Amino acid sequence: MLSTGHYLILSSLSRNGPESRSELALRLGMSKAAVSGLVRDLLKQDILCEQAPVHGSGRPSVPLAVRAEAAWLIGISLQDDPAIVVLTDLHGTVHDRMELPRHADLDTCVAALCAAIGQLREGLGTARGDLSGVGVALPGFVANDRQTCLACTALGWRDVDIGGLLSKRTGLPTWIENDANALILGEQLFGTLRSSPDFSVIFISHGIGCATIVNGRLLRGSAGGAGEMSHAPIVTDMAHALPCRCGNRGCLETVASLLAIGNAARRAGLPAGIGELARLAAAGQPEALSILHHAGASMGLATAHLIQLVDPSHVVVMLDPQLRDGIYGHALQRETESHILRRPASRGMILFRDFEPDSFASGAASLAARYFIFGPDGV
Amino acid sequence: MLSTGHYLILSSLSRNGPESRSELALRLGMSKAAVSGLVRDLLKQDILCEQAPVHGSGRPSVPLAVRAEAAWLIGISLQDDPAIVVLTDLHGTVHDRMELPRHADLDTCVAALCAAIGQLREGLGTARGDLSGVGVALPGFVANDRQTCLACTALGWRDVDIGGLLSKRTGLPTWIENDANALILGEQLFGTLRSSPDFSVIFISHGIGCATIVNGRLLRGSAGGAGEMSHAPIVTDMAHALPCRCGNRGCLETVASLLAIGNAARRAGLPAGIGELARLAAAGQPEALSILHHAGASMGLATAHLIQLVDPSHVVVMLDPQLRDGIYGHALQRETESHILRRPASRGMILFRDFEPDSFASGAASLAARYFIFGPDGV
DNA sequence: TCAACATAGTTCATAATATAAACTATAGAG
DNA sequence: CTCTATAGTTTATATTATGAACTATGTTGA
Repeated sequence: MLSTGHYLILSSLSRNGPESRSELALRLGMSKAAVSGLVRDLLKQDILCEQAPVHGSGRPSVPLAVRAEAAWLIGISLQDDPAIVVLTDLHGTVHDRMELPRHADLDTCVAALCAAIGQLREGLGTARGDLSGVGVALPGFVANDRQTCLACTALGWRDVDIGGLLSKRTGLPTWIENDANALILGEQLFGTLRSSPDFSVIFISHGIGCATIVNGRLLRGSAGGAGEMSHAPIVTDMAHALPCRCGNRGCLETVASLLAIGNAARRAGLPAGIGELARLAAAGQPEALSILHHAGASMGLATAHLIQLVDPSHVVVMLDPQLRDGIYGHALQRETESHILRRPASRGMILFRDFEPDSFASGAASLAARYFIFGPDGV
Repeated sequence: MLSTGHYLILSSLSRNGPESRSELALRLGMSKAAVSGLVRDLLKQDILCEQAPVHGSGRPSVPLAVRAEAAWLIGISLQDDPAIVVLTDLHGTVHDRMELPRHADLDTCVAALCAAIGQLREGLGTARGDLSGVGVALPGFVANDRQTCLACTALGWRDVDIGGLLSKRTGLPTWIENDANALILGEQLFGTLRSSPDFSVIFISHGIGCATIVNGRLLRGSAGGAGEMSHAPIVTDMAHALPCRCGNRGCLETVASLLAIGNAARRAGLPAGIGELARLAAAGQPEALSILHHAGASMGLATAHLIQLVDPSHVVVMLDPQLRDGIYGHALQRETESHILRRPASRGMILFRDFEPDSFASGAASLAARYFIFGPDGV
């Protein structure tokens, strides 16, 4: 059984990378004796490993690292169809994966997922130990217990206890999370921004998702509704504001999402495919340029609001490369930068990143990894 | 000397109001024995007091409360001229106050403040104990150490170590904070929203200030720039966007601040005073109505962005009653509610509150009170 | 080559802090 | 007036961190 002290060591090594016992003691404000004892336990349990000594003056220090193979996690993304199930290690590396149809019927869905988990579990074999937990990312609202999906329009779910069902059938602890939240929590645990306590992630696909880490913790809001950028009021000129499925008009997602861009293209008599539209814009087609510019600039305006209110160190924007490299990405960046207070580090604040196909699934796996690294009371 | 356990008790009682030892043990997840011992220490040191027993079935429980007179704090507001210095107790009640001219010259300013503190200290007498600390609220950026003012345009300060100067001359621990931050931290410690972990405060005077509590902690952002709502890009129609002192155009404060309203009135040939303008609007004067409606609606739009991104449980809006009760307040509320996703609790989410003259000063005093209640490692 | 030095990490006696379980205190209910 | 329910205390004990002395293992420079 691990204590709070053990989890402190694991958290620090995960966040700040390999460090020696002495460095850990300094960073955590603990005595060398305490760190030494805790590390001994973790080494004995094969959770940590020692790396090659670092030579300086005096006795060389031995960096300690969390062993990637100390735990195996399942991550499930229901963000899109097909659903994706991945097997990752504690560093977030995907070792195996499966795709399966995303069933809206709950029982069918759970059965299919459990079958996939069973298959990945067999592939893992017994020599490397058993699975430690399951995480699920889905596009919708999740209750505070991280077990129940309160609402998911894409799947037609309301108050669905998918966490309870999965954990009962697999015997594994299971966590459910909103897709954008899973994405940023994965980024925080596995990604390059993991030492930053304040950053945001935005993804632009059919819809728009956004999540933010503040003071090192996920910003959920009082009712779990934080980060609802896609319904930010961007088009204020009511003559041009389109109605949104939320009931309001002029929401960001009515102009900047892929769905909205496709709709605008169709209205203009252009092909609705993003690829073709991007090519037309690159070739100078005025209508295509106008649609994509308006979409990107709107996205940039919303991003500027985010930056002004929350002041993240970075905003990771996940976006189709065709849009990123064209006028959409250009307008997004330009509009953002022209509407925020000049800060020393404002250049390079926006980090474009490709849509890796397993981003959501490995983010979901990170939910289970967190439990292993931060402990039951952990973040 | 108080330990972490003692501060846990104090924090809980401060946040959740008086509770018995048993209730504390339950809430904090500690044993009754531990709470009993910690409470004994705090009673012996006259930091806590026992209230009248509450009878149920079984032995009556004895609610414990933080003694207001356990510490005396100084709060200084440099938010406006004149500067305000208050003497408060641990509950935030103002027991004495002074006003003095706000000197821009640092040495003069520090000397005047120290003289005022000395006078309030004498008035306190020796029987009630000495002062515990000083807090300062000012309109500007403050370094992370809460000692140095990095920039304050109103006073013309840059990299001014006012915290160090004050603490050296008074011998008291001193904390500096941005005015909006001091306001919300005071609200969190002393106010009615103190049990809410997610809320925002906006104040509208010459400028516009905004601060947010998230996960129970102040949202500072990566560079201390969080809550800069006043430079949110609200007027996107560049034909009508006014230039802002920040260098951009169309910032919120170019339309919604009292200064901006006065300017707009002057351009329209109307009196620039808020009171007269509000009266004209109430009487139906079209230009006055238009100016105030536009200002309030812009404020509401920015508030909607805040709510969509951060999802606070409440937004406290501090505003001149003349504006609050007129079309400005109406437009603000209407525009906010029409641009946020319908949430069960969205009605009553905006709480208007009067501009108490000592709000900023007692918020500043709360900075020092926090140290007493949360301890050196506290929030 | 070897003593001097510097830093990393361990050992062990001790201090601080929490816990569990039994105990006392103080009421209302029947 | 006893029974019962709940609040709070006592005490022996377990857990966890600490400080200081100690060992380990290298570099440095004469």
